[in-house]
This record gives sequence, C-alpha cells and structure tokens, in this order.
Amino acid sequence: MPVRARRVRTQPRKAPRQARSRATVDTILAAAARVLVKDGFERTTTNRVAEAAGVSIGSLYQYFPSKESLVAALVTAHVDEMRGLVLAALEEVRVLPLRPAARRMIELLVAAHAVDPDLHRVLMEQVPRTGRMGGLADFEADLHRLIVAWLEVHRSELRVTDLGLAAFLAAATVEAITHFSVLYQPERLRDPAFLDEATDLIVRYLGRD
Amino acid sequence: MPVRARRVRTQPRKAPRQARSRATVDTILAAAARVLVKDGFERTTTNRVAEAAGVSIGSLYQYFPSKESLVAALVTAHVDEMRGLVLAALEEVRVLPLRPAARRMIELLVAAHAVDPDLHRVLMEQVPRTGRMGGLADFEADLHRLIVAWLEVHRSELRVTDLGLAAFLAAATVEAITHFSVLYQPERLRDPAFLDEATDLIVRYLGRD
Amino acid sequence: MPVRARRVRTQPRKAPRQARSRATVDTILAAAARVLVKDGFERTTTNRVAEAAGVSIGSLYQYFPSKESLVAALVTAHVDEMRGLVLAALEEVRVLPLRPAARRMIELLVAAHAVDPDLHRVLMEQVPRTGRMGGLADFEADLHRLIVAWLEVHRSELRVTDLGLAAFLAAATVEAITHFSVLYQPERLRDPAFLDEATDLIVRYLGRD
Amino acid sequence: MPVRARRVRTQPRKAPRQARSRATVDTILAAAARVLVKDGFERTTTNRVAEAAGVSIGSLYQYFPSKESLVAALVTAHVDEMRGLVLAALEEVRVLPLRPAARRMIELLVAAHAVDPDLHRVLMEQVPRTGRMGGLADFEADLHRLIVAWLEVHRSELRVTDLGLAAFLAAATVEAITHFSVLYQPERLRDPAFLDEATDLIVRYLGRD
DNA sequence: GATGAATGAGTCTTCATTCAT
DNA sequence: GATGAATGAAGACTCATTCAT
Repeated sequence: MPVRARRVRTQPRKAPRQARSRATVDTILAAAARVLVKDGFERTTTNRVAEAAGVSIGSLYQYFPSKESLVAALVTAHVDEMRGLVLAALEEVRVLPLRPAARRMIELLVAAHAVDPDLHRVLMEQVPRTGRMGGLADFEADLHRLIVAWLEVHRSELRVTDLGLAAFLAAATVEAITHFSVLYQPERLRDPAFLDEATDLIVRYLGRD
Repeated sequence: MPVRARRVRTQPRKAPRQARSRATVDTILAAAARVLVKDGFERTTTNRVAEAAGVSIGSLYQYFPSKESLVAALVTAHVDEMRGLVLAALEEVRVLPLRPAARRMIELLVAAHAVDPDLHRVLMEQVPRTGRMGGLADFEADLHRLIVAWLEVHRSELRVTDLGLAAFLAAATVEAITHFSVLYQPERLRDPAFLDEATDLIVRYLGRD
Repeated sequence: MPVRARRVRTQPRKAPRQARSRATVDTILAAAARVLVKDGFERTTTNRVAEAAGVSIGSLYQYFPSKESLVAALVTAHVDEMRGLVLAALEEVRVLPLRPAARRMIELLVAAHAVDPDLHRVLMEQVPRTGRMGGLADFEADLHRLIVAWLEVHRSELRVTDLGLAAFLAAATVEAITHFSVLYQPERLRDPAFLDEATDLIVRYLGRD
Repeated sequence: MPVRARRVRTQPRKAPRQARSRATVDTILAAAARVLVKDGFERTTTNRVAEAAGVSIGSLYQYFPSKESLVAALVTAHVDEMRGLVLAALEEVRVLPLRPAARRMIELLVAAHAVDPDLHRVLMEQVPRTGRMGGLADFEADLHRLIVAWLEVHRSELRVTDLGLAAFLAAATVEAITHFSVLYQPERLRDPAFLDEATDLIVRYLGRD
C-alpha cells in the first residue's frame, strides 16, 4: 500500500556510519545531480536516479526517505560547498580597507556561484523553494546577512547614513550581479575588468567621496 | 545547460468567439492564478484549476491544450500588464536628464513588479523557465535591453566608458533591486527614501562626478 | 450531461426530405471518408469530421446520432455501390456457359472491390466488425451466397459432386483472390492475364475437364 | 493509404529477471487474451486487463509500456506458435511429389490457423494492422512467401507457365481457404473430404494434366 | 542491508454527446 | 435548423513509495 504521506519526511533517514554507506550516499547524490542537470527537475524520478547510481531503488530509500529529502541533500551539499568558499576567506576581508575589501568580497561571491553552475541553475530555476529544498534561497539570504555584517565593520568608511537601507541595496546588488552573471553571462566572470567595474559600482555608492 | 524539453502544445487551442466562452477563459485564468498562488506550481493540477473555476475539465482543455499552455497564458497576461506599465511612461523618460530619468525608471520598474506580487513570486520561483512559460524571464531580459537602450540615449552624461559592461551592471542592479524588494521586502517600496537611495546607487556609478 | 448510452443508436435519426439536407448529409459522408482514409479509424473523431465537412458538430448529430451510425452509413454507401456493380450485370452472367460466366463473374467482383480502394482498405482493416458497422463483412458473405447460387445454376456443367463443399471453396477462392489483389497488389487488376489465370483456376476445379 | 502513425513504445519495457515477474507477465498476457476475446479490441483497456489479471495497473505498465505493446506481445506469441507448427513440418514437405505435398501443406496451414481460433479472429478482425501489432498480417505474408518458395521447388511438375502469377493465386487461395474455414466454418476442418477437395482445387490448377 | 517487483492514487488528456442560444 | 460551448466519464500512463524475498 503506497499512499503518499501528506507530510513528507525530509530528514535523512539515518546517518551512514560505515564507509561503504557513505560511498553509496555519495554515489546517489552524484547521480541525482547528473540526472537533475540532464533531465530537469520535473523529469527527475527517484527510479531514474537509482538506476543512474547503479543502486536499487530500495537502497536509495534506505538513505533518502523521499524525493524531497534527496533533492534537499543535494541542495545542502551545494550550499555547503558555496558557503565554505565564502567563509574560508572571510576573516581576511574584515581587516581590509573598503575598496579592496569590496573587491575581494565580490570575487568570493562570484567564485561561490561558479561552483557547478549547471547544477546551480537547475536548483535555482526548477526546484520549488519548498520546505528544505529551499535551502539555496536560504543561503542567498545568509549571504545577505553576511554582507550586512561586513558593512557594519566598515561603517566608518561609509558615506551612506541609513546603514540598513544601504546594506540591503548593496547586498541585493552584489548578489544580483554575480547571480545574473553566472546564469546568463558566465564568460563575464573571467574578465578582471568586470570585477573592477562591479567594485566601482559598490564603492562609489557606499564610500566617502 | 541541457534540460530536455518535452514537446507540449502551448498555443491556446482556439480563440473564443462568443462572449460566453470569453468569460469562461477569464474564469479559468483567474482560478489558475488562485490555485497557483495557493498550492504552488507542482501541486497545481488541471483538474484542481477546473474545479476552482467551477468549470468542467473538458472546458478547460477546450481552451488550454495542456497544463503548460494554461500557465503560459497566465505568464503572458502578467507580463503584458507589467509591460504596459513600463512602456506607457517610457517616452517621457527619454528626454529627462540622467538623475530624474534614473529615478523615474526605477519607479516604473518597481511599480511594474508590484503588480500582483504573489503571483509574480510563484511565477518567478516555481514555474520552470521552459518553452512559452519562460515568458517572465524573457520579459526580464526585455527590461534589460530597455535599460541598455536608455543608457545609450544618455551616453553623453555618463562617466563610464565601457558602455556595454556598465549597461549590464546597471541593468542587473536595478532589476535585482526591484525584484528583491518586491519578493522579500515589499514594504520598502512605499518608502520614498528607498527610491532616492536606489537612484543614488545608480547615478553615482554611471554619472560624471 | 453526456452519459454515453450503452446501446448506441445506429439508425439515421431521420431521412432528410429537403435537397439541402441531402447535400449536408453527403458533405458529411464525404468528409468522413476523407478523414477516415487520412487519419485511420482510431483517430477519426466526430468533431474532426464535422470540421472537415465545414459543418457544426451539432449539425452532424442532427443526421447521425452516433459515431457508429456515421461509419455505418459510410459502410452502407460503399457496400451499396459495390453491390450495384455486381447485381447490375448478374442476369447476363446466369445464361452464359461456365467458363465465360466465371470469367465475367471474376471481372465483376474485381471491379466491385476496386471502388475507392483506400476507403475499402480502412473499412476492412480498421473498422471493428461490430453492429451495423459490420456491413462490409456482411456484404462479403452476401457475395458468398451469390456465388453459391450461381454455382447451382451451372450444376450440370460441373465436375464436382459435393456441391456445397465446392461452392464454399470456389467462393472463398474468388473472394480471396479479388480481396487480396485489391489490398496488396492492385496493379494486378489491370493485367488481363490475371483474369484469365484466375478463371482457369476456378474452371479447372469446377468444370468437366 | 496514409494513416498517420502515432509513435508509441511497443518494445516490452524490461525482461523480467525473477520467476515471480515471469509469472506476472504470463498472467497479464493470459488476461489480455481473455479480455480481448470477450470484449473486443476497442473495449479492451489496460485497466480492465490489469483487473482481470488480478494485478495492479502499475505492474502491467512495468512490463508493457503501452496498450499497443501488450497486444503486440499477444500477437507475437500467437504468431510464434503458428509459425512453430508450420516450420516444424516443412522440410518433410519439400521432398514429396506435388499432390501429397499440396495436401500436407494445406493440412499444416489449417492446423496453424486452428490454434486458439477465437483469439486469432479478434487479432485478425479488430486489431489495427499498425506498427508491431501488424505481426499477424506480416505472418500471413510470410506464409505467402513460403508457398511461393515451395512452388519453386516443384516447378518441374507444374502446368502453369507464369510462375509468379500462379504462385500468387495459389498462395492467396490456400491462405484464404484455411482462413475462411477457421473463421466461418470451423467444423469443416475436421472433415477429411475438405482437405481432399482443397488439394484438388490447387493441384488441378497447378499440375500437369 | 540490498533488491526490484508490486502498488495505486493521481495526472493529463480525449472525445462522443448534449443543449442553451 | 444551425451553432459551438460545455460536459464528464473514461482511458492511458507515471512515479513515489513499500515490502516480501
């Protein structure tokens, strides 16, 4: 008796303790990413993922109690990787003056968005921001808060008075620039002039004179 | 970048001739918008829409040959309304100096994005940008081009030299600001200081000192 | 409230009295034949036929109370045309000696099967032999009986003793030859040698050396 | 002669590995045959077959990706059984003189057509000769070729000069006789006089004096 | 733990047929 | 008589999920 539960389990069913389990989970996640990129979210089925992973559908459900939990895990992994890139270099940024700090910040964000852009795109464009699958959007919000915090640090160098408003604008701006770049003009990201220009945009708005 | 597209009929099946059928089409579209906002794209089914419209499923398919075409019609209607708002006031903007032009432009875009924001959100976040359903994304691209064209007009007033790059940045920025505002901080839009600030952001970047 | 009736009306709803009605009926039948040949029985819908006839679906149902009655009418018309060809020349055949009679008989049957072969094929191969739509198969049976009757007339010239058995064999043979010829080797029918050969086949079997 | 073909998956979806699934497949096929004979092709639905098989509709689709593939499998099985009967005894026929060869040949064909005549009838009369479902018609064509080949072997004993034409006539004749017998006068087949008579028909036409 | 056969609720969609205008 | 909008039962088919082996 199937009867799809209204409330879907999203928590991974269990933490794999042994190395073999860990490997299986990774295989499944990799396959899920591949299928997702290749077929899109709508046409991605748990059976297809299991097959692509060379794993029985039963085993897949051993580790992911629902399709949603599978995608959520993928989102989480992707987000974690992005987050890692940003957080790793964050300390260094805090102590720099405004312009180089802004420049580095933008670099970081761009790099973070450039991690597996195909997957990023599918995750952003096709996966419903529902429940735990909304993790990517949550991460974008995190970044937002991060930028705000960074602004606070550089408060003395700023021209703008309403810090909250400025933070919002700057954050939205940087986030959007990188986001759009990755999605629609990825080649832009290789161009150093692009980073200069974006830095200019931000610094001119935020900074004194 | 792949994402295999299923071929689905997206063109409305037939143009309704009688007043009665025009009313039916409108009823269906209104119901579709309601269901979409309430249940999200995934859980929106043609049967649910028909039921919500108080119309038989057959009638729905008389006018919309697929679920996709139904959503596409919704997208088109939404986009048209937004486009109307922007295009109507565009001539007036062309002849203004940079700052007031920028200010008015931002106002316009904000207003355009404030049309039925709930629907806008669902359409942007949950509807796959596939086939004719991608109309909203297309419209965002249109806006992009519009901003570029507007920049060209004001070339003489600009500080930036690489117009293409600047256009891209400015467009992404404005678009993102309004977009994010609508989605995450709609109350911002009522605040005139917000418009001032956004204008500042843009003009400082683009304009001569 | 649709509710398809279990028992389908197959009798034409009414006999058209006026010339205009007659013309409409003919238009519909012609369209039905076209659609049937072009799309096959399964994909033939009453709506499609009405459209092809340039007539509203309502008008179609004015004359044909069901899809079955429509196809049945088509079958009947086709069969009547075939029957006409055969019966017209039948008297003349009765008085001829065995060989020329057989030859003429075969000619007739071939000619009858060559009336609108495309439609004939669809009617034979795709239309279920159900209810009144089975008219074509019935006609084939009629031909069978006709051949048997003809054999009775020529009893004195025959070699065979078990007339019933011979009749069955001869009938099946002639019917099959013409039938297969029309369906799979229509070009055979233009070849006079073909008629000679078929005549030989029959006469050698039936006749006194 | 067109008849637009819809592309439908006709290949069985997967080969069952476990004994359990092999049994399921057989159960489904048996049920399909029963339903087909009882209700006819048009009224045969996948759901009805699944129900008759005591199997969920999902299981049916596990093995047969479309209604067409289900019927095609049935056709294939039926044809294979018929083919087996004929091919098995074919060598023996090649070396016999004309008359006993003809006699044996006819016996074989009759026997082949007498395998599950009810199913045979439905398959011949109601199943559209489309795609892989046309297998029965194809088999009849095979038989045709077989007869032609057999004629070639006996060329020296034949009276007829135009071998191609004679082959066509003989093939159509034998095929038709057995076919009609099975469909409309199955009791004929038990009567040895029938086989004698049919042999006579063929041999008189083909043979010397 | 793994496997994969089985499940069936739920989707989209068609089309013969009716009936208000 | 004609029109075509509306109907909804019914069909094909999918896929997340379960569970016997």
